[in-house]
Parts: sequence; C-alpha cells; structure tokens
Amino acid sequence: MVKLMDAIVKEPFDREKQFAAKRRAVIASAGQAFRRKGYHNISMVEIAKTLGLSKAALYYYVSNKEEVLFECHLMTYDAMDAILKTKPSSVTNTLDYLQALYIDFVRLLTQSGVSLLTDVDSLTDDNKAFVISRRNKIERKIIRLVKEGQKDGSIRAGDARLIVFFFMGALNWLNAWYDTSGRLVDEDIARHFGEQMRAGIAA
Amino acid sequence: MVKLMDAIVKEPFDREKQFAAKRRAVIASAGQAFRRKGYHNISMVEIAKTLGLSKAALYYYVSNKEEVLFECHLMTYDAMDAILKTKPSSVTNTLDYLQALYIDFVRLLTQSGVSLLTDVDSLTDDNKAFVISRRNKIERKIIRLVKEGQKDGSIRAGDARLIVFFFMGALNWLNAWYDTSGRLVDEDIARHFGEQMRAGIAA
DNA sequence: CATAAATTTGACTCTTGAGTCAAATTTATT
DNA sequence: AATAAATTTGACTCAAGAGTCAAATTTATG
Repeated sequence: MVKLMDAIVKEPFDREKQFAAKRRAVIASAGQAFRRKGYHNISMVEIAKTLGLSKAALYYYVSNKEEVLFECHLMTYDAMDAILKTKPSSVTNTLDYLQALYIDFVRLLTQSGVSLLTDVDSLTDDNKAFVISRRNKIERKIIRLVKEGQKDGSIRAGDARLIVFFFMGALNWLNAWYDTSGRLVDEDIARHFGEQMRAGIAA
Repeated sequence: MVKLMDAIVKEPFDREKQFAAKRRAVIASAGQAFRRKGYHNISMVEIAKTLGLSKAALYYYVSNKEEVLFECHLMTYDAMDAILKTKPSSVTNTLDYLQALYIDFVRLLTQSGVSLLTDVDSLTDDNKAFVISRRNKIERKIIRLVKEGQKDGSIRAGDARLIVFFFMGALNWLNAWYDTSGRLVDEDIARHFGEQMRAGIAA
C-alpha cells in the first residue's frame, strides 16, 4: 500500500510545517471520504487506513471526528472566499463577472479536491453556527452582486435571493453526482454550467 | 401531547387500512425528520416520540430504520412519477411542458411533505441500487424531453445530460434551505424556479 | 551511535442507538 | 361483560464506532 503521508516531506525539515502538512492531508482525505459516502458512513478507522495509519495515529493529528468535518467545511469556504476576492478583470458588467465567478466555483468543485459538504447537522451547535454564518456571508455577497447587476441592467428583475438559491443549488448538487459520472470533462462542466447559469438570469 | 396517530382512524373499520395508514404516517413523519436533521442525526426513539409512541411500538409498524429510509425514497419517486405521467395539456411545445413539470416538482417539495432525500449511501446495497435506478429512470425521461425540445427548436443546444443535472440540482438543493427561510411563499418559489429554469435552457 | 523528541501502535473503555421480547393493555366484536 | 386479536410497553441485548493511553518504535540531530 502506498502511504499517502510519505509524499509530503518538506525540505530543510521544519517540524511544524511537516505536522501541519500531514494534518491538512488528513483533513483533505477525510473530506473526500465524507463526500463520497457521507460523514456517518465512514469510520475513523477507515479514514486512517486510507492514509496508511492506525486510528490512534490519526488522533495524533486531530482531536476528534467532528473537528475534521468542521475543518473540511472551513477549507471549502476559504477556497470560495479566495475566489470571491478576485476583482472583475476589466470593464465587464456584473453579469459577466458573476458568470466568471460561478465558473471558478464549478472548477473548484470538480478539479480540486475541495467539496461542498452537506453534513452540517452533524456539527456541534457552535461549529454549525459558525459554518452557516460563513456560508451566509458568501451568499450575501453574491446576492449583492445580483442586485448590482439588476441595477446596471445586465441581470433581469426578480427576488435576488431566489435567483441565487437557484444557481447555487445547482452548484451544491454537483458533488452528489460528479464522482459517479466520469465521462464528463471537468472544463466542459464548468463552461456549460457557466452558460446555463448566465442564461437563467440575464436580462 | 397530541398523538398524531389518532387522527388517522378510518370509518367502517378496516384493520388493514388502519394499519397501512399508520404505517404511512410513520414513514412520512420520519421522512420529515430525516430531511431536517439527516438520517443519522435522528434516532428511532425520537421518531417514535414525535408520533407519541414508544420505540417498541414503532417497530410494530416497521421492521428497521433502513427500511424507513428506503420507503421515504420510494414515496418521493412515486410522487415524481405521478407528475411525470401528466401529459402536455395541449399544443404547447416541449419547453413549456418541461417548465410545467418543473414547477410541479417544486410544488411537490415545498407544499407536500415529500422531500428529496439525500442519505442514499446509508441504504443497503440492494436498496441503494433500486433507489438509484428509479432516480435514473426519472432523469432519463427528462433528458429525453430535453432532447425533444432541442429537436423542435424550443430548447437550446448542448449536452442534454448537463442541462438536466443543472436544473435538477437546483431542485434537489431546495430541501437544504427551504425549511429555514420561511418568509418566501411556496407559490412564488415555484413560479420563480420555473422561470429561471426555463430561461436557462430556452433556445 | 546515543538520545530525546516525535510519531505510531495494540489493546483497551465507554456511549449511543438499533433491534428484541414476553408481558401488559387496549380495542372491536359477540 | 367476555374474549381474542391487535397494539403498546419497559426492560432488556448487542454491535459499532469514537476516543484513550502507556508502551513501543522511528527519526533528526549532536
């Protein structure tokens, strides 16, 4: 068995970096599993074995299962925030910009290992609240963009919240079928989703 | 506490009907709970208490938890099949028909207690396969419709499968946020989703 | 190559929740 | 009211999986 963890060794040998990197690898790998089978259908032992570790070793990097789920969510929202920081490249209108963002979101979910997790209800109340607030923050940002687009005439009228829920739903659902329909090319999905999203809201 | 089960008494007194009705009530109530908190975050005891029963009584109607989840899925797909049986009312083109179907789907999810369940991975392999095959059947039917629409010129070109995944995703995701955003009116959601779906695929 | 810190492990404990069952209770019917 | 079937229950068993810990092993560095 190839031990995933071996790959991560950094050079001058910084213990903290090493540890942090392995920890990240643990979270990421667990995230994959959570997405594929669901949080409760995957055990810590399985997660450990996938990485070539024993359960006890896993707990050296992580203090409990829920923490892992929590950090998975954080990783995803960090990545989305990063995309949202991108400024509109030039004179494009809001619709164009929104479409570009959306395509980046799709790419994030298909190409990187990052996934939009669902099992929010399995989180502690505190963590759940935190994760939801981050999601809301992103949602609000996009809603604001839609409203702008409605002002500058590039996006058609209608409840901005519903408009956003619709296409963000399509995005969220991606993870549910993406794994199992291999014959679709990532970039094709991104392009197509970008177009269908745009057509759905263009003025 | 109001015992939900009391409401269901039928008249001439048919034992089988009575039993079947209560059983359905159990499944439906459990389905609500599954949707709200997730299959694994709700115990059989909780489901029982919601109905004013003890766990043991619950097991009089149902042989195990997984069976309940399975039947929830079946109920949903039955309802969707029923909608899909609706023939296009008159001379409308395929796009109009598809939009009408879609609006009915949204209504199904917002107005009735029926919900699109996610925890497919918590099912037995057999049941999982069965449920997925039913979902695929529905998906294929809709894909076929899209292709028809592309032929008759009402729907724009593009990979029919991706087109369907997109708007069905928006639909699936409804359940995730619907509960918690009460200020939206059901019929508004249906109308809006219908429009955005149509605009996204119209030729 | 000695050593101290970092990492890993096997073998545990403990909790939660699914599922069972014999006995108690309720109900429709005579 | 008596009774037989249907329904409900309390009090169990059992398995799975999360989390712990002292001891063993590996590793970077002098």
